[in-house]
Amino acid sequence: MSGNLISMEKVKLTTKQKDVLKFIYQRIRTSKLPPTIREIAANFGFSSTGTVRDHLKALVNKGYVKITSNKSRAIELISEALFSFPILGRVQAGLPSLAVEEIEGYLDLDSLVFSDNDTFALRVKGDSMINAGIMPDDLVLVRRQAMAQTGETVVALIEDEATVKHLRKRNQKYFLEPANPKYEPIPMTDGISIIGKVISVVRRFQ
Amino acid sequence: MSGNLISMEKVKLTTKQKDVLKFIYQRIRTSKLPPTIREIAANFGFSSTGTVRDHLKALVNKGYVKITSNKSRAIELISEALFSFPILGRVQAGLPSLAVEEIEGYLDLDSLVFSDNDTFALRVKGDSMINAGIMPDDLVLVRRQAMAQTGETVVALIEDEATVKHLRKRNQKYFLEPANPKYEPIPMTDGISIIGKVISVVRRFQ
DNA sequence: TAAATTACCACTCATGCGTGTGGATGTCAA
DNA sequence: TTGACATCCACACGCATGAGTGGTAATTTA
Repeated sequence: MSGNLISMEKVKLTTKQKDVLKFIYQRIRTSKLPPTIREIAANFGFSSTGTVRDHLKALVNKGYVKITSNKSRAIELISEALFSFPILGRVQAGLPSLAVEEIEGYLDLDSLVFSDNDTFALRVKGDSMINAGIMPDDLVLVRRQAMAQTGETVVALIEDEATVKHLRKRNQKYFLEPANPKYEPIPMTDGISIIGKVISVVRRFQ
Repeated sequence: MSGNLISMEKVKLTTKQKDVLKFIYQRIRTSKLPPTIREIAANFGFSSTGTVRDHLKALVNKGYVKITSNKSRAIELISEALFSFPILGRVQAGLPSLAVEEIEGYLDLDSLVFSDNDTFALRVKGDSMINAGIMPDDLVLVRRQAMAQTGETVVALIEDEATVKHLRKRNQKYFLEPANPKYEPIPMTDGISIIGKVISVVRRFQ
């Protein structure tokens, strides 16, 4: 994206320009589709597309929107992404709105979705990984793969039962290590296979 | 939006259809503008717009996208279909593919994403909630609200610092209770305010 | 006061773009 | 083997749409 909103001096908008910007903003928020020039005209009762273009030109010049030539609906707002959550590093008292300086990044849930098409969720049973913050009934997102590296959290098949464990190596031997002193590490034998690697843990309340 | 974590079975997509859906998805994510039929054709090297229409028709029939007639770029993703993973209750040996019988439901991330626009993620600092499975550097999704119920996991502001704690009531008094014996419960005083409720914990690896 | 900006209008043009028709080939379940 | 899909093609129609030209009038700015 082009702009730091922070360093850019804010150019004042007229009331009418603000109205147009607000309309575009709302259209993107609600229908997720920017309006065409004629749709803007219809909304404000303009009988000429030229009128809209004048307003858009002003919004572009003042740095509020970006427009790609010869593409329909190609009005882009200069603002943060729609489908992600701002990650707040610090939260200040009062906290009226999400001040830009506080945002340290964005949580992208959707990059998980298409990471690849062999991903599934597994509901965790038992407390064997409790010290790794993986609680009973948590959902772990698992990328299906037969190999894993030591230190990674994996899903292994032990007697037709799927379990989440850490993969460790000790004295040239591989172990499935629980994160709970109550349980013992399980040596990797022929009957045990790794079916995937845990890429995310998701817990939801209610 | 749905709200159920557990939903009905989805209709399977072919590899090609998945590719097309993925492209549409990525275009919306990156350029914030759904592609036109011809843009899709160009991306896949199709020389006919009819080919794209066939794929889109399949995606519509299978409930993955919604299309508005006679409007440019009017391809809408049906989020429930997108942001979900099958939840496997049992994993069988051999595990060739995701057999339907094994799937106990779907993990629905969409209700998080589209829940409302007053939700943010907060990176957890410290180990005060470690026994609740909330580890340092985890991301908690927070719905901004000033009230909470006892027993809920909340984000509170203590001296301009955001902390995640359990809200408890003991002897008619409210406490912010850590999930770690190393730390003491903090009595709710005037200087402390609740800014939100934790609705989800997300941890990602690598 | 002159020049620029704002806020509209009418009209035209070329291309963007969704849609329709018709056809080809192959796969797979009934 | 018939029919439903899936996956491509060519070609054409017609409205959608962005952009251009050339105005008028009020307001603001230099």
